[in-house]
Formats: sequence, structure tokens, C-alpha cells
Amino acid sequence: MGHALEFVRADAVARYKKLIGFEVFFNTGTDEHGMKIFERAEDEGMSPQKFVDESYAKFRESVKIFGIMPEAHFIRTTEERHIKAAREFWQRCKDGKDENGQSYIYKKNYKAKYCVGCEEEKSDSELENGECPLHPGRPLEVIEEENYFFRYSSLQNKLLKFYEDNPDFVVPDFRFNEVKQFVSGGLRDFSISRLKEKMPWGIPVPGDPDHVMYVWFDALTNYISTLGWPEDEDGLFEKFWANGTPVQYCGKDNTRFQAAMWQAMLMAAGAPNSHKVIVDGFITGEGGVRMSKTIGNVVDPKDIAEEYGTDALRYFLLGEVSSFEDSPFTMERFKNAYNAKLANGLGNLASRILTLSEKYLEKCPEIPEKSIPQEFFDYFEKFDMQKAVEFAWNKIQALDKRIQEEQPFKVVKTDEEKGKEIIKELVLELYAVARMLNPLLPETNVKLKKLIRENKKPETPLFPRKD
RNA sequence: GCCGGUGUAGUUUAAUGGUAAAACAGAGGACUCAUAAGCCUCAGUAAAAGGUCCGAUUCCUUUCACCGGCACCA
Repeated sequence: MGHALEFVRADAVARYKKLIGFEVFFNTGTDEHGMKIFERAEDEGMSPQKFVDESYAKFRESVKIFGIMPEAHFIRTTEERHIKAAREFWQRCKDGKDENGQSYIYKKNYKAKYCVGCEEEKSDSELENGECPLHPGRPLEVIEEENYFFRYSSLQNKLLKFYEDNPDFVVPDFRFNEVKQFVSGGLRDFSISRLKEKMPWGIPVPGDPDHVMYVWFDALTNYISTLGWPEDEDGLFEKFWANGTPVQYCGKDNTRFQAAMWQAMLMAAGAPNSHKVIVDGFITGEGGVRMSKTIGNVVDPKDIAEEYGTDALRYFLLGEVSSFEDSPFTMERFKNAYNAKLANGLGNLASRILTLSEKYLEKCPEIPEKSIPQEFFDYFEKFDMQKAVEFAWNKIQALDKRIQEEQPFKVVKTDEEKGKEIIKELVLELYAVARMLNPLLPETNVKLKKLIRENKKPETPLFPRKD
């Protein structure tokens, strides 16, 4: 469900940008390297390549239900063009020099703590009082190996300056504060390679076949490898990254990687920084508890989309889920929102207006060029989908109220001209609502606009009530 | 442990140093164009204790509860 949230949110923003006339390059992808994938492939008894091929196929299939714009791009980190880009990126970081003339990538001895009991390396945060919590009393072995390191430390000031110059770089601001605090606290160089003999499933480090890249270093370059960097034969990188406003969407657990590490990497490689990073909260179960199979509070977005439709899923993720904080998703909440806002709200309003117009108007009235209020767009500029949805639904409510107060269904029987005039206005207002659905509920947007233009009431309800 | 944040109707959230708002859920009513939908009315709220102030939900302190960050797990 978390993935669904990010896809739908990012897609809504992309569609919004398109709607107001921007050219949009919408990218998403799959990170296909790393230890986890290697191990899971092994468990399932297949090659890593076959495993990721199958995962990718499943991923592409699952994405369909989110209503992502058809021209969206998908990059896989196992694609040749990505591997090439990641290696070139590495090379440029290595060639790049900080103010002391030191390369951003260097090799040094790396000491890892190894717990014989667990048979794995332990990070400091996993230890308690310097011991493995699972095997207290057993001393940790220190193993040394040579690794490549990224000179994160020398980019601290540059990053802070960048944040200062771009005060809205991370949305929402409290996430930005976390990042700033983290960077201000000092940056430590970190290892960006793994010994190939230990972790064979990764992109080889340029000029050193014994090492593969740390997955994050590889994965983050997808933002520009998808655009054809570095050759940039089609000029996409130039257009959408260098001269565009690249916006990245991520969950809150990804904040630091997108907003600090990736930005530092771009600086090291001498490439322009991202424009913005938008951080979503998590979707939780009832009461804010994490969704988990053991608790049994997991909801599969696929099931929702199959039963209620893609747009119903999108409605909930955009309108009922907090724009930046954690939010619960339960079937009960979903059904309530569906019936109240989609069936009784939007669907019913469309029915009542279109029934009137089909009956009393000869044809659809002339539709003006533009009819979406600026305020609606403003919410998108702030990436506040929830407010945008609320704005559209306030309009729906106002229209319901207006029908109740002006009673065109009665007026048209006593004063036909006047009644028709009201109905005409209602149809145009409904069209404005339909337009606002463009980035939010794309299927309904198309369906509703078509019905209005054809001056036809829906044959079946747009959103049938579900009890 | 350190740093930051949050605690408002049944639920999700809003505004505000001067009689607390919306949506959904609940109760009642009049209507009928509509998906027994919609509209109107009603009821209901500031974690706890102190302090500053003529006056605090809003500012400060403490307590309690919850959340986030504190890097090589991606």
C-alpha cells in the first residue's frame, strides 16, 4: 500500500504538471541489485537475473491498477544503459576533487564486526553495549577488508549551503529539518562497494573487478540514467534534469538517501542537483500500527482496485490519506469514504445533473476554455493533494446545495427558460469538477467529460453504492 | 540516552491570546431531479497540573502518552 501511495501521488503531480502545460518525464523503476535479491533468488533456486526478470514482470503488472499515466518510464537497474551510467557516475565521482584536491572516492581498510553466532556482519546500531544482543558474552570478530569509500564528509558544507539556498528543497519542512540536522551533525565517509566474493550481484566497480557497487550508489543514479545520461543523445537529461525541475517522491524512510546522499553524489560528479524531494508518510493499520501479516491488518491495493476501481483507490490515497503524516488504511475507512464521497457525492451529483440535462437540454452547452480555479492548482504547487481533493469536493457539495435551493427540476416545469438556464450552469459547473479530476481520478475524468459532452446520463452509476 | 515534533468532537483533521471549525459517523425534519442519494436542524471536542496575562486551546514550565531523527539494514 505504501508503494501505491507514492505511485498515485507522484502520478497526480505529473498529471497536474501536464495539465498546466509542462512537458513531463515521469520515471519510476526497480532496484534490482543487492544482497537481499541475491539471497531471495538463491532461496527460490533461480539465477538472480531470472529472479529480477520475474519480479519486474510482476511489478509492471501490479502498477497497472494505480492508473499511472501511460507514457510513464520504467528503468531497471540491471539494464545495460543504467549499468553504463552508474559506472560512469562512479568514475566522475572518482575523478572529481574536493577543495583539498582529494578524490571523492578512495579506497581504505574497512573494519567490520562479525558475530560468529549469527554468521553475519553487525552494524553499530545493531549492537548493545558492544555485543550482539542475540549472542551476549560472545566476542565479536573484527574482520578487515578493503573497500571504496565516498568522501561524504567533505561535502557537508556544500550540502548545507545548498539547503540554505533552496529553502523548500524537502517537503514537508519537518522532514527537511531532520535532513539538515543530520547533515549539520557531521558526515562520515561511508563504504560504497562490497567485495564481489561476498556479494556477487551488483554493478562492477570501474577498474576493479573484485568489487561491486553498494546498491544505493547504483540505484540512485536511476534518476539520470533513465534520461540517457551521460551521452544524452536525445537531450532528455539536458531538458528535464539540467534545465527542468526534477522532483523526487519517496517514503519517509528514504528521506536521507534522496535528500542528502544523492545530492552529495551529484555534487561529487559535477551534476546539477534535484529540484525537490517530496516525502510521504506511511500507510499504517488502525491505530497507527504497522501493517503486518501477523496482525492481519494488511490491505492489498490490488483487491481494492479490483472491487472498487482504480479511481476509488486513488481517491482514498489522495484525499483521505494525510499529505505528509502517517495515515491508517482500513477497509472500514475506505468503504465509508467511498460511499460518502464517491457514491453519494460525485457519482450521485453527476447522475442528478446529467438526468436533468438529458431530459431538458437539446445538447451540451458550450464549454469554456478554462474553468478550474487557481486555488486548486495552488494546492498542487504545495504538493498538498489532500487539500486539492477537499477543494474539488467542496465544489461538489456546493452544487448539491445549489440544486436543493434553486430546484431547477421544479422551475423547469413552470418557467422552462429559467429552468434550462440553471441546468446549463449546473452542467458547466459539473464540467469544471470533471476537469479537476484530471490529475486525481483520470478514468472518471474522461468518462464524465464524455457524458457531459454527449449530454447523456450515466447508464450505470459512476460509483455504485456498496453496503 | 540525546535532539525535534505531536496530543482538539466517536474518527480524520482546521483555525485562533478574547464565547472552538469542517468532513465522515450519530439523532431528528421537510423535500424528490438523483445511486433510499442530496438538503436543513440538533447533539458532541482542547491529555494532566502549574505559571504569565484583564483573559490561554493558542505563550512558558513540569508530568504523562505517542511519533520521528540520531548513518554503512536496504
